[in-house]
Amino acid sequence: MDSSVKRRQVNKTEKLRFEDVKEEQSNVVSALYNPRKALSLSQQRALLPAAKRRGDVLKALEKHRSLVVMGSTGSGKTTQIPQFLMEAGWCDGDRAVLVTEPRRVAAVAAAERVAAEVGSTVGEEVGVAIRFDNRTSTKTRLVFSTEGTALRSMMSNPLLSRYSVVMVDEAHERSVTCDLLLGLLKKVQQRRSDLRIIVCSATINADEFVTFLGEDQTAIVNIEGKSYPVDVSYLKSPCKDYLEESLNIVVDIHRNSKPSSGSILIFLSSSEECEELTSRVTETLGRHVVAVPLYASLPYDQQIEALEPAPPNRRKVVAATNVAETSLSIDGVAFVVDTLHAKLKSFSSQEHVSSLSLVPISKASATQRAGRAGRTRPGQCFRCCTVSDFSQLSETTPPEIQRVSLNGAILQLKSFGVDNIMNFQFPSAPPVEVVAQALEELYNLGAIDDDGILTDDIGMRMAEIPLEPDYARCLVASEAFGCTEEVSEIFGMVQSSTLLISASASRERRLFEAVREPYAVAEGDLLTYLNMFRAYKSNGYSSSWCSSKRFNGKGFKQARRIAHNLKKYVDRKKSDSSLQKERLDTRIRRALCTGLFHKAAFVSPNGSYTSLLSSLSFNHVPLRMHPTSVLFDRYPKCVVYAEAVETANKYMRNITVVEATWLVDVAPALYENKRKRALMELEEGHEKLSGRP
DNA sequence: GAGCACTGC
Repeated sequence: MDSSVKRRQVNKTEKLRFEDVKEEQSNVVSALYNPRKALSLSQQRALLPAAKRRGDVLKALEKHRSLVVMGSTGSGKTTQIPQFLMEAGWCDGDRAVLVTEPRRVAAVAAAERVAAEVGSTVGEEVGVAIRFDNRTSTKTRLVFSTEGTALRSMMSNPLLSRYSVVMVDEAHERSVTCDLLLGLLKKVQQRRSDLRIIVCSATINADEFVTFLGEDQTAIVNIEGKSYPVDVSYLKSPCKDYLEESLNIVVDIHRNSKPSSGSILIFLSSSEECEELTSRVTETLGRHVVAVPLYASLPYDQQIEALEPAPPNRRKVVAATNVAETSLSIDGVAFVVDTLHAKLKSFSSQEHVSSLSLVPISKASATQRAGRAGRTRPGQCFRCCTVSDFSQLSETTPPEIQRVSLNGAILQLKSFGVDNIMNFQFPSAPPVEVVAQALEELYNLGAIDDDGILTDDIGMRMAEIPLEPDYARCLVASEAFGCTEEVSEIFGMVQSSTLLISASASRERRLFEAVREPYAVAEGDLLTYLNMFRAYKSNGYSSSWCSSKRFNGKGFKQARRIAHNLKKYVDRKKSDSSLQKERLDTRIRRALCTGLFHKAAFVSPNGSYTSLLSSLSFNHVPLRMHPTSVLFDRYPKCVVYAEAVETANKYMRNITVVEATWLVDVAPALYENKRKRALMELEEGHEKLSGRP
């Protein structure tokens, strides 16, 4: 055995068991590529671990208002529990059962599977309701939906009156939407004692849901899968470079076991690391292995390649990001190498700056990652840290609601009539200062009044629009300025922006700029997007035109669909004739100013930018134009930006040139008084700047 | 002159 293997201490005290998911599709891709034929559907159903718990689930719901189901994906709970409920009469009369999933593919896959099992097709007894794909009818009794669509459907049906049971699947992932949904469901249950709530969660998080739903009225059912053991080993001494260490481990595994013993999956934190490790593994082990990267922004055909089984007599090595932890599963993995790191989003509410930082993962995540080795056979997991370092990791990842901007979440709660946010029972309370900041910004946007109540003309409408509050405010403002069409198209493009340029071109900076250059305008990135969309439109929305310009047809198609959807929320006839004297591009930029004024910045003599809201604080950090902006190197005096990100510096992205006076027009309370002096100082600064070469 | 985990309405 290689010396570096001996260096590692194999710790057999920690044996994990994970379910066999052969019987169930946990994602669409494997469903498409591994159609199963051998067993009949009813035979397969009977073999699922969930079948053994049928009686327990139904009994629990007779006696309790809520149920927490423990067990990870693959036990059959997603597809079987809804059918148990239907068979037991929970869908009799006009009643129905709602099941929510965090991701679209999961909702569609579950609906298709269940429809097949009941001998029907999606849209009849079993339906799916996700954005841009609603296949439900009056006959539908089981509705599979994303969390986002379920929440939105509560806007028109706040008591969910049709549903006897709501099942929140994969609740341990704890998205903001999931937390809002759970909080609202608990409120609905206070009004509707007949409503049953089922929360499905990984074992480690089950307790917190029981506490949240009320211990005295919540039952617990554990659905264990058929499982294979996973041996977990740790390093004897800490490693300095986890990339280097993971390469060594891969080499050890490869040299000490046959290729047929299974594929190796390495968890890394970024696409860049995945690419690097892939090429280093190939360099080191040559033709004996097929090493491939796997991350979400990888082109579709390369993702499929990563998920396919290994060719005969060669070992497959997949270097993946978090996408392989929950969204995609790879068949035939027997070894997991975990670097125990990930990029996590954090947000500074004061500065509107979000950043992605490299952090150690939680024990819960590490358990989930290890489980990827034991899906179809006994597996091994190698963690790139010592046992004692591992014990220092936090138990679970903080829920998203404690890490992100809450403007959107609070706007939605207000639209559900939750006027006192501080009294709302969140599964996990968000930071008070982030809530306060969100309330202040919603007030400044005109979405809530002095009493914190949603305004009819602005706030109510913003809540209906499927965009972040800032963007939704721009869209509402576009009516008066007579540019609803243009602003809808701009935000369709912004939402799809990462998909717009073909993958090969977007990796090369010069090519990226060349592709966009013919459409670039001096008014900034958002108007450049509009210009691109118009060209697409005047060429008949043609995908071959997209490819001829090295644009990504899929991205433009999505932009078109979102733009089309957004237009339904605005009324182009509402334009204010007194505002129509100005040029169209000016009116568009004024509409954008109306929603984005919190994110305005003024140029400083040294060429950096100062955010107007932080300009009075002593420790403000200057902002820079992101090098991908069409305005890079052009130093316009005053801009608004759609987003700020922090990496090596703080950068503004998706920038629009505006006039400072427009800011005072749209947000007098904010800019006229207390910021006026700062504005003037900045103005003077600019006078000096304009003398520069 | 950058370097971006992942979802979703």
